Amino acid sequence: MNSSGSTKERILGAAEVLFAQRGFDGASLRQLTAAAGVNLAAVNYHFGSKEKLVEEVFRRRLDALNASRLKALAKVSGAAGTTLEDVLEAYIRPALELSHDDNGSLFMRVLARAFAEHDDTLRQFLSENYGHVMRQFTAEFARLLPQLDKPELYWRIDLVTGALTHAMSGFGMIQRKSEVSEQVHREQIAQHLIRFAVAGLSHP
Amino acid sequence: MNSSGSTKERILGAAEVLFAQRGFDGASLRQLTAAAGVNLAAVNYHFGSKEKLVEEVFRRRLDALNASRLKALAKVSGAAGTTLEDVLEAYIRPALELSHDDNGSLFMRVLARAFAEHDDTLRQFLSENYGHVMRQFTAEFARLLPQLDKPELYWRIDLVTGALTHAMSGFGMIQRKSEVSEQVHREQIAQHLIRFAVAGLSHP
DNA sequence: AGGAAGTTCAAACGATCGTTTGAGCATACG
DNA sequence: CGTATGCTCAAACGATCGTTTGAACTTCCT
Repeated sequence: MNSSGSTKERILGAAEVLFAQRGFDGASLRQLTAAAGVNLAAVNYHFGSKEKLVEEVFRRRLDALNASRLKALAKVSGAAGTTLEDVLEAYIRPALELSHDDNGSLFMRVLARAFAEHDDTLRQFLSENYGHVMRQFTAEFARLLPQLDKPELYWRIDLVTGALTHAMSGFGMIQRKSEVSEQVHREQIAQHLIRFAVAGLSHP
Repeated sequence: MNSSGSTKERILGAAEVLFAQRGFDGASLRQLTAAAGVNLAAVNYHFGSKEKLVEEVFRRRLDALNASRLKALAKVSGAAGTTLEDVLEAYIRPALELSHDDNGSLFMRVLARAFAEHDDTLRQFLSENYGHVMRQFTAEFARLLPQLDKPELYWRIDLVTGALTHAMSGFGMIQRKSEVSEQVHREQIAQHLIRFAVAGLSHP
């Protein structure tokens, strides 16, 4: 299980896998360091504590994910011809691409777990560091759905993001039929999610 | 925190609260028995183990919830004039009523947690004991949405149930405006969820 | 009243947890 | 060459976990 990468990277990789499988409490530092092929004390040496390691696991993936989402959103935001589909693509596609990397699909499970756990510390960390992304998407949704008042819009966004988070956390388990390529498969999933989200956001 | 009810009931009540707040691993039997006002050994005496206690927490609420759902479904199932709204009401309303009982809203959080945790033991327990409910609802959805092939239908049901579970797990936190009654408030939420679910299931 | 069955209690069990320690190893710089 | 500096290691720390034990206490039946 060891093999490649620096000690920090091997710890982060193993942490992602074990956090997804057994949760933050359920995965012990002894299982984690054994899987990573590093010494037990390495976690506290490199990260300071288990909690800091959890935050670093989030930071590593979410920095890339949110940068990708915001970049895609910037391309369509505010323009005249922009559709709901465009904005939802900017939200969904980066997560889908992440899900098809090495352990990226496992990270979506970790994210869904953090969503379901109403742990205040973790929620505050996520809100402080990445809340601005959701705020930008919400602003764009508001522009494209002017017929909805704010409470109604927030309701729908909450329901849609809940459904998408849940769906993406299961991507590791979906097995595509062997006759369709990886790319086609991903495209089909994206279309499912986008059409569903459009319906949920824009129904009369 | 003790006061009323038998020892078993006090343990189940405290377990529901603490499992929702800190998760199954995070809530210790010592916190739990202290909150219930019973002796530490009482859990193992009455339930056999912590894991059996977890199952009993689910069983107590899900037995009632699913019975209520199936009863409501039976009233509209198979009939000629039945609409998607009718079936979704049968699914959503019992959970909503549960959410407005004493600790019922906390149980929906526990359920959402179990959903997000991909723990095999717990998933198998839920599937074996309550899978038939989901199967009956799926059959009725299939009857009302004949234009959808099976994979498409399963996709949409999965997305809708994910959104509903997520939404219902947050009911404890929604504060209704003081000028609307409890009943009106519940009705508004039900309408939100049903309209959203109809859109997600039946979009072209 | 007296014994049987059911329940509660304080105390302890071994296991495992996150964290800390201090010695040992490596690499690089003067 | 010597000595810093950064990192790894085995070992131990105290705390907390789920579970077990055996005695004490209740409740109820004959």
